[in-house]
Amino acid sequence: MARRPPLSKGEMEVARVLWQLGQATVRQVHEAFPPGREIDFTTVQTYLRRLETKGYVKAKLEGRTLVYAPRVEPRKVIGQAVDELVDRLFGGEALPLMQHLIEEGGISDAELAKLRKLIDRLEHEEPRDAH
Amino acid sequence: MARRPPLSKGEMEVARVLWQLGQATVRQVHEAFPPGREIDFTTVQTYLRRLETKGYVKAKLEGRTLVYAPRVEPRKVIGQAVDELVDRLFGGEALPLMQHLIEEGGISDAELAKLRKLIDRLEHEEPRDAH
DNA sequence: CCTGAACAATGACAACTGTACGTGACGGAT
DNA sequence: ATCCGTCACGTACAGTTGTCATTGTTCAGG
Repeated sequence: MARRPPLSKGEMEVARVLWQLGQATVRQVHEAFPPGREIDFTTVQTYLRRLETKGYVKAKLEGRTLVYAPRVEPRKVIGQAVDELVDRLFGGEALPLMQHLIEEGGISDAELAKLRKLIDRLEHEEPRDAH
Repeated sequence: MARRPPLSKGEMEVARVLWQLGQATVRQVHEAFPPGREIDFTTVQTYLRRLETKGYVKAKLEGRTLVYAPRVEPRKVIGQAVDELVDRLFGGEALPLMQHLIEEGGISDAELAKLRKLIDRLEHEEPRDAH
């Protein structure tokens, strides 16, 4: 895979919206932004353009409008970002981050239950370190 | 508390080392960097200076050397960074991040067990949303 | 006392990031 | 056919970040 420059915060934000939409024009991405988050139309435009030059999305001219579509799996990018955060803030250990999330972050009881299920499932599915 | 400008990646890296050391000179911080991570002495110096002007650390002149010490709780800063990541990558939901960590990140069986204990403990201690 | 090695502090700078302005093209109303 | 509003595009720009070169200062040996 081509070595892509990392995403900045703003770029990540826009990429996330595009992932949700699957494919969209600048306007659609702009409108799909969460209500609280005010951002200029042209700013979104710039981010999308940069995402394209960085190779994260592809743009197709449809009529007279560019339609953007993702080009990389969200999992990949997100995973990368998470890994980096884990490295920088927790010395590469995932568990402390978990602990932080559980203890400090607002995790509801329902979510805790889900979490427990996740763990159960994983323990059954993958008893050994595959890969 | 004073509103502090956010920490950049590099600043965070240096801050982490300083937290571990508790208190240190530039040289000590520089030497305490993980082996793989090559970084210039003066770069560390610059980061520490910026951390000071940003209010995250305090510097005390000891002899003719500045000794830096943390000024804010790691938990605070880390929490902030984590929150931001959760916002930007997971729409503010902590659970998906957990899921990602469990499924993709390298979590060992032992860690899974610890995690389960954490959950148990939390469920018992705090049956209701006590904020 | 003079000199230079060792080390600290500051200044500088290119690249990147976040944000927006000005310019031009299209389509409907006159 | 012309004018006007809407929309998209490229360009621009100031602030931040990552990195280092240069300058200043102290101490040991001659």
